[in-house]
Amino acid sequence: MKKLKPTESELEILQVLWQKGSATVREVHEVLSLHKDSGYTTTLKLMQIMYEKGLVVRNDQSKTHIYQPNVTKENTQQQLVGKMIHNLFGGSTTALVMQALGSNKPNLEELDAIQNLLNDLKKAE
Amino acid sequence: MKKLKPTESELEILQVLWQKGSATVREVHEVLSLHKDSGYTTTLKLMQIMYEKGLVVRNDQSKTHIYQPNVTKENTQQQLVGKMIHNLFGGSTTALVMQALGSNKPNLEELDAIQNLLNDLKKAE
DNA sequence: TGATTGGTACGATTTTATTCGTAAGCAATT
DNA sequence: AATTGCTTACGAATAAAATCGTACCAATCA
Repeated sequence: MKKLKPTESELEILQVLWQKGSATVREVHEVLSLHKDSGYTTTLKLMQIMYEKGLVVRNDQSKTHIYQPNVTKENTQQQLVGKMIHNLFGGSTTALVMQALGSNKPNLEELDAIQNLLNDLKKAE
Repeated sequence: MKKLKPTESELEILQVLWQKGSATVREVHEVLSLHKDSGYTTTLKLMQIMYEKGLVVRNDQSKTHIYQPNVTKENTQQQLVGKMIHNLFGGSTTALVMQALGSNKPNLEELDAIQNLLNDLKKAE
């Protein structure tokens, strides 16, 4: 039941589950279909593998199983972002942040939200 | 000669090349050996593949070829950060930035640097 | 009842990435 | 000249991820 690092496809599925809270294979597949064109059984198989890995749990009382994430979005994000900072940005969070902001500018509202966070961090210094 | 997305191993090699500017297979391999234990020919093969993909260029005038990166660190970072934003943050740059700042707090100086960038972005709005 | 529908299971295949073994060339050393 | 050492080239094995075909079961429908 050890939780391994999710692959790229598994992340796509987790995102749907995080957003919906819980979902059937069909529901997940519907969402993925919007921007991918693999078949239903592919999604099914992936979710079965994720179940074996412990990335999701499922309720199989009824014929149609209902899946839920078994890792939190926050933990997963933290884990992968941390790795990227270390691997690609020489350990500098700032470098990553500036890269992200520089190449994909958020709107005013979001900029404000980030500034507020920065101010809080400064106060806590 | 189209440049495909670097794989994880290729990224490790690119990092060495970015840092050194140019290097032989042996030099790259020495660095990788510090935290990996695959053989020399593995590194060689990877670099040959990277050459075919156009990720690196090489000078083969002398028997020992000299490799250089053919993609910039900045572009690559941008590409991979973008992918992460898509895969893990539902497309929100802000979400990534706040995650990064929240779980790995930069020092005062860096906070200032980020704030300056934010101010610039706001002005450009 | 028999056909259709919608679901799971799962082996097999395909694709992609990684690893290595081995051959062959060249140059320096013995 | 033979041996050693370092190099590239490259086919092939292995591993990991993604995809699909098909079997099979339940429930519903005509």
